Amino acid sequence: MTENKNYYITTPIYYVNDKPHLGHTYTTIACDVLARFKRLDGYNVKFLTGTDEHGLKVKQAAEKNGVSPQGFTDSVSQNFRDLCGFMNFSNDDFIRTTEERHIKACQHLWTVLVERGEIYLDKYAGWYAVRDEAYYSEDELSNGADGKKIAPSGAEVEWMEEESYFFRLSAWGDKLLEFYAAHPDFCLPETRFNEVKSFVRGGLKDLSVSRTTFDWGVPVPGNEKHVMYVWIDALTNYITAAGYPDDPDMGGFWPADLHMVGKDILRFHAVYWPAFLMAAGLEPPKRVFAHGWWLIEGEKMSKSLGNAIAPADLVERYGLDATRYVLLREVPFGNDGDFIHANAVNRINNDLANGLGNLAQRTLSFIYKNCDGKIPTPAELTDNDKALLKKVYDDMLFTVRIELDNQRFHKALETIWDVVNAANVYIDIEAPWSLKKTDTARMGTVLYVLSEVIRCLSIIVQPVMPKSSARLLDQLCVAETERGFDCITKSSALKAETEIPQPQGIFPRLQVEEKAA
RNA sequence: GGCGGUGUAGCUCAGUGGUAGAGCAGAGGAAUCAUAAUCCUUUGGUCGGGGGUUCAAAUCCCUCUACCGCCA
Repeated sequence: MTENKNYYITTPIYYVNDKPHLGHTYTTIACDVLARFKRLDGYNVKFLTGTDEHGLKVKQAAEKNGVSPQGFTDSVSQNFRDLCGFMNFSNDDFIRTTEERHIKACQHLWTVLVERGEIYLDKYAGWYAVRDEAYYSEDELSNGADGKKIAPSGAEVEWMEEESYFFRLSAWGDKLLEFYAAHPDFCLPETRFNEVKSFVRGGLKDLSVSRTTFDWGVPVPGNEKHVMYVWIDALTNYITAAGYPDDPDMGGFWPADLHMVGKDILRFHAVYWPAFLMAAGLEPPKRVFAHGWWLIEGEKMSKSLGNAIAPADLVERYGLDATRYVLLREVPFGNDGDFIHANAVNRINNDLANGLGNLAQRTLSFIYKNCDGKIPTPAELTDNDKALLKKVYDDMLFTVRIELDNQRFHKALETIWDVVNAANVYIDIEAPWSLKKTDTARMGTVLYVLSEVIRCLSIIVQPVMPKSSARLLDQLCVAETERGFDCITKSSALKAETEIPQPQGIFPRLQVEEKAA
C-alpha cells in the first residue's frame, strides 16, 4: 500500500474589506483542526489561508481612506494575519493575492487557457450594479422610486457595455458531470453536492473573467486595459501557494485534499474551479466541503442588530480552546448552527469541566496524594482494565480518523467523549478510594490504567484544544516527542514511578448566568 | 415556477421494514477520589396530517401542510 502522506488543506482567501468575524474564524478553526490532526497522524501537511485583496471595492475603500490600494490592503490584511496568531492557527502559509508569486501564477494560468482556446475576447452588456460589482438580468430588477432600476440587493443598476474576456464554461458541463459521477465524495455535504449537480445540469453559460472598469487587479497578459475579474484571480491562490507554475509537481501537494468553504461560495469552488483546472490540464481538488452559518441566539448576525460576535469576544468569555471545542461539538458540521450562550456554557461545563477536566483532576490528584506523587506500578490487568484500554488503544483513533476524513467533527468528538464517559464509569466501579483501605496494589493498577487513558485522550484531543491538551500532557510528564498519534499504543505507555507535579484544573467551570427576564 | 432537503421526547439530533433511541434539561437514589464534579435508575413521543402497499412502516408509495436551500 503506497500512501501519499501529503495533505493539503485550504481556507478560502478572505476579502480584506471585511472585518474578521465568527464566520471566518469558524472556517479556519475547522481547517486548523484537520491540519493538526493530519500532522499528528504522520502526514506532511500544507495548511493555507490568506486574503483576497483585489477589486473595485478595495480600490474605493483605499481612496476613501486616502491611501494607495497596496497600502490599504497591507493594513487590513494584517487583521487576518493577527487573527491567525490570536486563534492559534497553525497555517503553514498565508497568501495574499497582491503578492508577486500570485500575479505570476494567475497570468501563467491565463496564458495557458488562452493558448488552449478556453478564453476569448467579446463584449459584455447588461445591467450593472456598482455597489455589488455584479450584473443582473432584466427580470431580476425592480423599479425604484425615481424611475431607476434596482437590483434585488437594493443597489442601483445602470446599463453597461464593456469588452470582456470570457471563459468557455459552457463547454465543460458534461465533463464536470462526468467528474462528479467519478468522484461521489467530491463535494460534501451530499445535499450541497446535489445542488451543484443540478446547477450544472441546468446548463452553463460562458463566464466573464475580466474587467476594464477598474485597474486594481491582476493585469491580463497582452492586454493591459483588462484586469482579471474575481474568479481566476481568487481561486488560483490555491495553486500559487503550491508552487504553480514554476514547480510542475507542485511539491506533491496537488490536487489539494480539501478546500473548506462557506456555503455561499460553493459554486465557484465546485463548478468554476474544476472547470478552470481541467481546461488548463490540471487536476481538480479532491474535495470541497461547504459548511453552514452561525446564528446568534436565533438571529442572523447583523450590524443593525448589533449582535455580531467578534472571535475575540468568545475567546475572552470562554477561553480559546473551549471556544474551538464548542464550535465544532455543538453542531453537525455542514449544518447551520445557532450559537446560544447558555448551551455553550452547558457544553463546556458538562464535557470539559465535569467530563475530561474532572476525570484528569480526580485521577491525578488522587495519585499525587496517595502514591507519593508517582505514577503507580500496575499489577496484572483485569478484564475491565483491558476492555477500557482496548477502547483507547484500538478503537478510538481508528474511529476518529474515519469521522474526520469526512469532516464530521461532532462525531469525532462524540467518539472521544464516549471514552471520557467510559473512564468515569470505570473509576466509579473500581473505586480506588475504597481500594486504598483494602488493596493498594489493585488501587495502583486502577490509577495506572486511568493515567494511560488520560494520556491517550490528551493526545487525541490536541488538534481541537492544543493548549489545554499540552498542559495535561505536561502534568503526565509526557515528552514533547511522545505526543503523536503513533504513541497511542501500549508500547508508548506511561513509565511507572514517574514523578508528576501537583495537578491543576485545566478546564475551569463557568458560572451559569441568571436569565435576564 | 422548477429541483432538492427537512419536519422523531422540553432542546439538539440518530434511527431506510420487525415490539420508538442518544445527549442535554427534569425526577429519584448511590457514592464521597475530584473543578458540589461522578455513577445508577427514571419521567417524557398517536415518529407533521391523511391515504395506500405489507403479516409488519418513523422507515416504501401517493397526497396535503409547514419551514429551509439551490436555481429561474
